[in-house]
Amino acid sequence: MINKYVKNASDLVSTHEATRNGFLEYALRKSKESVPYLDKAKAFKLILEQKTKQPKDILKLDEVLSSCYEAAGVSVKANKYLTDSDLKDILLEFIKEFLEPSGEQYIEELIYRYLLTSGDALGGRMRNLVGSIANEKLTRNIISQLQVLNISFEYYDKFSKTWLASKNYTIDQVPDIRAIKWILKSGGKRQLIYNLTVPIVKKNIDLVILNCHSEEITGKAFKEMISNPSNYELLGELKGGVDPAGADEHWKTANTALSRVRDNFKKHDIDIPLVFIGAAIEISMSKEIFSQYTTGQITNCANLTVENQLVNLCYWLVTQR
Amino acid sequence: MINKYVKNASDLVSTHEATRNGFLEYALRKSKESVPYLDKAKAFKLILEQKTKQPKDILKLDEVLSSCYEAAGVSVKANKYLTDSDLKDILLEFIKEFLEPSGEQYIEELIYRYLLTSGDALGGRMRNLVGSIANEKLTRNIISQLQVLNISFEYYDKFSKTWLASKNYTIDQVPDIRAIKWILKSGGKRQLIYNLTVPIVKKNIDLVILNCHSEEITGKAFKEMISNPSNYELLGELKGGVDPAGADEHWKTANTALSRVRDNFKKHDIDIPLVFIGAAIEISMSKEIFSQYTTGQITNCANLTVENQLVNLCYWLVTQR
DNA sequence: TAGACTCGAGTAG
DNA sequence: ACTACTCGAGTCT
Repeated sequence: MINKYVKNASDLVSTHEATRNGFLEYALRKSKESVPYLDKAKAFKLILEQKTKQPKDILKLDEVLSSCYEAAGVSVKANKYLTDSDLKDILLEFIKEFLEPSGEQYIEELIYRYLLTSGDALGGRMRNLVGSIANEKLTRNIISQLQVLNISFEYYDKFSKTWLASKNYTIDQVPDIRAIKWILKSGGKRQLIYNLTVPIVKKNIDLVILNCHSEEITGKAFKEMISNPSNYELLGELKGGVDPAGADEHWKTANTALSRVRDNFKKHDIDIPLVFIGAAIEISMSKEIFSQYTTGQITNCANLTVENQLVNLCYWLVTQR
Repeated sequence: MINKYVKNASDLVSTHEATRNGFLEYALRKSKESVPYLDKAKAFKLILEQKTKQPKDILKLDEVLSSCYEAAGVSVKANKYLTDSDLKDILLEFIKEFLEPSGEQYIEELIYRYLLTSGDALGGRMRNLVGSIANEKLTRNIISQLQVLNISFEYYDKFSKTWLASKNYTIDQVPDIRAIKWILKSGGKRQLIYNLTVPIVKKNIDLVILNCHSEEITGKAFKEMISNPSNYELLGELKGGVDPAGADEHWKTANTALSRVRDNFKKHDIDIPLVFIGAAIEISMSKEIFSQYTTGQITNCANLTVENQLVNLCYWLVTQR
C-alpha cells in the first residue's frame, strides 16, 4: 500500500467532473486539429473544379487519385491491403453508384464523402494525441518531483536523439521527451523510457524504468542492456483516455499486457514491480485494480486525474529504493 | 484438440487474402452507409442557407443546435458529459475562431466541419456493423449444422421477442436472431444466446450456450436460470474485426474477458468450457491462443475466416456431449 | 440506466 | 517491414 492516496477501490474511480473536463478539452482541441483536414478538402475541391467536367474525369487525375480513394471510403490503413485493381474497382463502382447520380453536384458529393473519411482520420489522430498528452502529463509530474527533490537529471530528446541536462529543461520540450535519467541519493541509477519494446516480453511497454544508464536508447549496446531482465526496475501501463465507455475495455487490454510482463519476468525468477495509471476508472474495474494492488500483483496505481495520487506515485517512481 | 483443423498455432493465423477481403467488403459497405450522413448534412446546409445570414445567427436555431455542436467537434458521446453552459461556450468559441474568419463562406466551413464529425460517427457505426456481421456469419454456420444434422430448432427474434420454428427460417432473418435452442439426439437441451450479461461474471459475453431451455430470455425466471452456474454449457468470445493492427489489442481484451469467466465459474468449482473465434489472428497471438487451447484453458478456437475451422467448431458447438 | 460491448481511424518503436 | 501501440466513434443490455 505504497500510494497513500489510494486506500480503497473507490479512491481510484474517476469523477464525473474529471470526465467532463476531459471531453471539453478534447472538443476544443479537435476543432483546432481539424484545420489541415479542411484545408486539404478545399484544395482538393479546387483541383476537381479546374480539372474535371464530369465524374469519370477523376480517373485521369493521378495527382489526387489517392484522395479519390479516400472519398470512396478507403482509409489509408485499408489502402495498404488492397491491390491497385481492387482500388480501381472500388472507384469505378463509386463513380457509378454515387457520383453519376449526383449530376452537376458530383463535386459536392465527392468532397462531402472525402470529408467523411477525413473525419474518421481526424478521430484516429485525436486518439493518438490523447495518449501523448497523458505521457506529457506524467513527464511534467516526474520532472517536477526531480526538481523539488533537487535531483539533477538528463532528458532524451526524441528528435535530436541526444541527452540534455536538466538546466536546459523548459516545459515546451515535454512533448519531445522520450526518456529521463537520474541518480538517486543512494547512488542508484535510474532511467525511464516511454514506449519501449521490452525483449523479455517482445511487446511495447508504456513506461519502463531501468536501474542503469545508457548513452543511446537504440543500437546494439542498448539492445543488450534491455535484454537483461535484471536491469529493469519497474514497468507500467498508462491509459490517458477519459471515456467511461472505454474504461473497462482498455483496462482489460492493460491487464493482459501487465500479465504478460509479470509472467515473462517470472520465467527469470523476477517479481517485477508493475504500475497502472488510468484516467478513466469505473467502479467495477477499480475493484480489480485495487485487488491486484493489495495482493502485490501491481505495486502502485493511480488515477491520472487525481492530483494527489499522481504526485504520490511520481514521488515514488523517482525515489524508490 | 477438438478442432481437427487447428493442429498448430500457425493454422490460426489470418491470411493476407482474408484481410484484403475484409477491407474490401468494409469499403464498399461504408460507401453505402454514408448516404444518411450526407443527407443530413445537405438538409442542415439548406436550413443554414434559409435561416442564417451570419455566423452568430446559428445560436438562435434551436432545431439544429445539436447539429451545430457536432460541427463544433462535439460527438454525441461527448455531448452527454458536457453541461449546457459548456456547450454554449464551445459554440461561441467556435463561431469566433472558425466561422467568423470564414466571412461569406461560413456555411461551407460549418458544413465541412459537420461532415468531419459525421465521418467519425460513421466510423463508429461501421465498427458496430462489423461485429454484427461476424455474429451473423456464426449464426448461419450454426443453423446450417442444425439443418444438416436434421435437428429441429427454434430461433428467437429480437424484435418480436418470440421463438420461431425452424421451418420458418430464412436467411434474411439472421440479423434478427438473438438466440437459438435445440435438443440433442441424446435428449440434452441446448440454448445459445448472444451478448448475454452473465450474472456469475457480471459482464456481457458474446456467445453463451445453456444446457436448458426457457420461454423468455428476459424476466425473473430467466434471470434465475442464468444465475445458476450449472446451467451453462459453454461461453465464448467472438471478434469479427479484420484489421491486423487491432488483432493483438482485441485478443488482449478477449483474454481478460475469458479469464474473468474462467475465474468466476471456478469459484463455483466449475471448469467452464470456453472458446475464442477471431477473424484477425496474427502470429504472436496465435501462439498464445494455441497454447491455451493445448492446456485446456480454452476448449476450442477457430479463425472466423477459415471455413473448415469454423464449420468444425460449429459442428462441435451444436453436438457436444 | 449505468455499464460495457462493437472495432479500426490513426501513430510509433 | 512488421508489430502492436494510441483511444473513443458508435451500439446494446
